[in-house]
Amino acid sequence: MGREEPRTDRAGLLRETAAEVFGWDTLLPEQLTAMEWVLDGRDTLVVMPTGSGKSAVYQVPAVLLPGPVVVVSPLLALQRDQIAGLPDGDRAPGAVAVNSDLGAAATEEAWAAVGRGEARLLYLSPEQLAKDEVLERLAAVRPALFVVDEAQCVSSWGHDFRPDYLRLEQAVRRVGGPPVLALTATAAAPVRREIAERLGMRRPRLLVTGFDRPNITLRVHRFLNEDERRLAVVERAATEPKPGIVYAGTRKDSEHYARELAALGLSAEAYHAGLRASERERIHDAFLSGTADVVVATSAFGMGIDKEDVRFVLHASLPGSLDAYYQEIGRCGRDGRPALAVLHYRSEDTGMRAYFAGRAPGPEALTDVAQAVHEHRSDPADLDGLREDTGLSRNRVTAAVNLLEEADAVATGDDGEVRPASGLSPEEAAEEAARTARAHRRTERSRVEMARAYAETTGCRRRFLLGYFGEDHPGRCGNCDLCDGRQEEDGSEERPVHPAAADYPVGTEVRHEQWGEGTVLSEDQDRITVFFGQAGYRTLALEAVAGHDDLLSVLRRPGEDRWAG
DNA sequence: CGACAGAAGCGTATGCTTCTGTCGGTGCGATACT
Repeated sequence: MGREEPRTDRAGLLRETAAEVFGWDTLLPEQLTAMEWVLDGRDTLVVMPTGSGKSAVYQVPAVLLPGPVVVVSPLLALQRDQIAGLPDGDRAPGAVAVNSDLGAAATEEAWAAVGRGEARLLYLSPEQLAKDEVLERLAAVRPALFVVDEAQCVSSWGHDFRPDYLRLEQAVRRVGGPPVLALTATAAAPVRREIAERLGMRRPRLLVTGFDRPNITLRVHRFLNEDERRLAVVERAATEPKPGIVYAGTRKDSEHYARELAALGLSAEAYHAGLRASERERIHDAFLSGTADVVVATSAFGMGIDKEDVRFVLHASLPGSLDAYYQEIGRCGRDGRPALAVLHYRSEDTGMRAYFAGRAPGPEALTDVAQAVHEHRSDPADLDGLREDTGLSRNRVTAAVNLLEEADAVATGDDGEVRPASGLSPEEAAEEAARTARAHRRTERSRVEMARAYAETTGCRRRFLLGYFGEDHPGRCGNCDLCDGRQEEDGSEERPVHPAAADYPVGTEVRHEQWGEGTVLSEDQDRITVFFGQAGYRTLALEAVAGHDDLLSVLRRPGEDRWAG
């Protein structure tokens, strides 16, 4: 460690910065590796559980990088929490969030702080990055890193709910193309791939830590009758150790269950997006402080809940995907002590989920937007212009343009203006985009089917769930309802393992006669689940495909491509 | 797709069935009001 030696020991520098600026005496090897990639300017996707220090992966480099760090975060409350959690001190990276809460003067001051280098972290929603003014200001300060936190939102919200998530690639390009760092706690292989593609990541490096949470007991109860399900959920929530979370499928149900539990003398609260902001904040705080025993919530509750001692997460209906399910049950047992995740399920639940999965812009909206783009071909309009022309909402226009772009029918320039990109007529362009939308809908619905398949598996639940996330779990876990009482391999009621199972290990790339290329995601006794880019998740019986190369052929064994596994 | 509410039909008072329509989850930002 001679004084004249150039500073090449980046690990040492990162450790020292983490300790001196943030007070973190140790960095996990994964954190360090990801930070080094970031300093090298490599696009990086990090999949690490909540509470394992994902934010550190950009916060520490923010002190060392030559320009400001943009952090895209989905909730303003999360942005506030992040900023409040940063250290003080001379070398600490200042941080600001620019959003609709700020007045004009405060906005100017925030940008000035970024320009002066005082604020090295700039938190923005994806909607902010859809504004020309914001992109121009950002380009001028030359960001050194573009971070997308909670990156699963790209895949789960970008297609309909918050379509600006699918326009981040353009934002990256328009602010000078800095390296991209995407962070998420939960993403199966197809979701990882979609995140990387949609963000335009260039030869990204991938860092995935283990998914298994062995202290969480997994159970599923199937009901034929709605009343019996309600009784079971209430009884379970009432008797299990607290605190806990119950996820309901609708706002109305969340209030129903909260009332029932309150009637039993529990401190239970309903939580959903229909409540006033102050009420939501009160319940959130009550849960974190331990005043509330049980929160009965819709999917609105959870992001940013960092509570160690949650003892159970119950689901009172089928979740929309296993990605969502794993994220939700991952909120219990973070202290490592025993915790419980029970899914209460009826086959009718898939109906509402399938309904939610099919809400992309329809053919009329696509035609209107394609028509408007066509009419403006000599004087192209931006998204606002198209909104005025079509009378559609901003989100609908954005979602329609996203689909038209994906179908290569239109393209957005660096000035934000949308132009025709092919010789297709507006009607043909709309038809192409509608085809793309149908493919998304198929994929979404197949994700619902995967949730149902989890509920109906006869093998080990954990093995199924981990397989979905690309992690092999040899043998039985001994901590799920299907392992109870048969840990000694008696295998009494499960389907027998098909001898060909070993020919299709998780991660195998295959081609199906009808559905095209796909990746084996999991193996469940006598069947395998494959994710097909065109057709979504499909479960295939080994009896039907094994040895039939014309139907299903193996393209590549796992191990060569970590994105697959 | 399915749950649920309310109306209609039945045929003369009440309550049952059938039909029809509506609703169902996630948040940002901008705007209109107190």
